[in-house]
Amino acid sequence: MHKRASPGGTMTIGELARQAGVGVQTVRYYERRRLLPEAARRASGYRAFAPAALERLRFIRRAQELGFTLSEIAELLALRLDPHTTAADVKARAGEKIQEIESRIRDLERIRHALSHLAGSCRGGHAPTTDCPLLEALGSLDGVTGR
Amino acid sequence: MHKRASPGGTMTIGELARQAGVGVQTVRYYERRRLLPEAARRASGYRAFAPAALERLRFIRRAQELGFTLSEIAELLALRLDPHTTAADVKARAGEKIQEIESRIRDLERIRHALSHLAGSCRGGHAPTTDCPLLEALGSLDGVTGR
DNA sequence: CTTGACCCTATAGCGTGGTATAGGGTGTAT
DNA sequence: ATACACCCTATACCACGCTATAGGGTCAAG
Repeated sequence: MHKRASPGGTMTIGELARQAGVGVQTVRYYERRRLLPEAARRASGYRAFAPAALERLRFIRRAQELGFTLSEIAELLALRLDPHTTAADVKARAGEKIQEIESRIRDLERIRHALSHLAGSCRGGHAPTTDCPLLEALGSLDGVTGR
Repeated sequence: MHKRASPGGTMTIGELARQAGVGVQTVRYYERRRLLPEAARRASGYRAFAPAALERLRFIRRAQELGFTLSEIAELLALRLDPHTTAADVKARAGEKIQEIESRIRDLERIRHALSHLAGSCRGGHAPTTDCPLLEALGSLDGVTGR
């Protein structure tokens, strides 16, 4: 069974999804979320995607890996569409996101320290749990403030 | 308007929630999730919480701050209830969670490096975005592999 | 005895990023 | 001509940890 090649350099949703490594439902979802422009249609109603859609999809996935939410990605895309957007604008967005990521890292490190301290207090033996401060400490521990 | 004091050292759900710093809905939610035992009831149907419930609630919140999900907290509580549980069991759980947290930290650091590299490439001037590699790079960047 | 704060259950909704299902049409190889 | 992969829409559902709403009952003070 041959794979159908769509005409005019366009792709079906399935071809696009496969090349981008996402599901077809996901592509339709992104279209609904306005992360992808509304695709042109063939006579049958099938979507016909231009190669630009694949680039757009890869942009989206890459940005997700960089820690942006879909809403933030929509903003980035809007930024790019606006001819008044400057490199400084984009840099500022990235800077905000970096701050956010660093804050999350600090939270996690605080948690890790607290946990390893508690785990370190456990002898790790076969004594009943009352000999392990971890569980008991959870109820009264201070010095670990929530975010 | 005086605050009603519940008899017998018990608390209403509102008193409990206030002391634990959570909402009353949250307390009922935890009860449904079996993180709290089913509370005793007064003749009126009101829940009557023993002081132990407050300790339990604080345990839950502390464990959440330590990065445990509610399901994991339920497991921790079950561990504690089981008389066969040893300090080693608890320590092992904490160790797994530490691994998980360290992996999340590494992910975030990878993302941060990629982002600051891209942001650093932006001159930050008022040139159009085509002069900033960040947006364009997102579409084709290699070397940042997803988790 | 009324007011108002509090309690009850049951159910629905939020935000995030999708995935699944139902019910139907299209495209093409054999 | 029939099978089968693929496409369409619309809607519902998943995990997570709550939060809100509707519609009602309770309790204590003034």
